[in-house]
Amino acid sequence: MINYLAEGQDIIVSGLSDISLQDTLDCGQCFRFSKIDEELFEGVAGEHYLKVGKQGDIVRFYNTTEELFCSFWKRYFDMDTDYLSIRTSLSQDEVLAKAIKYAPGIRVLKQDPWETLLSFILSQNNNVKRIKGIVERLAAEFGEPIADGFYAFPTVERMANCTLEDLVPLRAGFRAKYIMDAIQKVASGELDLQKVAMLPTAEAQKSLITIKGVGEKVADCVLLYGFGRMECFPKDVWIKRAVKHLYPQGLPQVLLENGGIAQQYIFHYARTCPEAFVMTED
DNA sequence: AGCCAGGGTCTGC
DNA sequence: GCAGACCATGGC
Repeated sequence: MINYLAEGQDIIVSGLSDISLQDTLDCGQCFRFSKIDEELFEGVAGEHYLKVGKQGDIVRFYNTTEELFCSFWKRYFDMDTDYLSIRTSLSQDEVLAKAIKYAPGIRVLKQDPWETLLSFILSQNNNVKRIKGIVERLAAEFGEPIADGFYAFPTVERMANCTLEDLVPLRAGFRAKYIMDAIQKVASGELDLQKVAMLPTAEAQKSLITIKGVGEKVADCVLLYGFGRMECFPKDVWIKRAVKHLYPQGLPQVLLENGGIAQQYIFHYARTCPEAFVMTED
């Protein structure tokens, strides 16, 4: 259970000692936070700017009201989920036990569906650094300024009448036309994200895939990070490599129960600790 | 310089 | 169902 209290302009939270801001905010699930210092980050989620730091056992949300903390950041950082019990369960699997030991402090953020949709459309055949650049230009171009040099993620309404030409400055490449299709489908109501949120996961995935440039992997990322569907297990190149070598027989059942979190541990482990995987063959 | 990046689509079998 | 070409761009 977490506890929080106001201290000056800040909200400080205890009971989150197992979170790592580094491993959570810089692991490719969100693209708008940047590191200021060790366990000190700033960035934007949705329409809110945040500076956040971990100091010993407490996490400090700088210049944040209790109201905003409770209504937004608490959920964003998934503070009501018991990660200890999830880690305990996943650690039954030997490989996961190692991945968890390597980076126990990862959390799966609960982000905005629209922001997640556009962000992961931009992620295809792309790298994290460049995705960040494109998303940042998207926000600066179309989003409302919310702090010095920071912009809210643009709403659907704000982007509804933008053209392919307007997207050129983003330098998104061939993905720009996919962004356009997402805008068109969501703005017109052809795809209603509110309704997607209420669909069973398989049907929600099907409806997301109707957008051009959205395949199974991007849809799973949107479902996991944007719709909180913890059973989704996005399979990108890193995961495919890792799974092939670590689980040649297929993924064990104990992983699939918390597939999204398991996937995040494996992804981070494979990407930042490649020597952890002895990839001897092919 | 050339390879790769949190892929998807289209074509051809 | 699966393999391969292709898609734009920039970081390394």
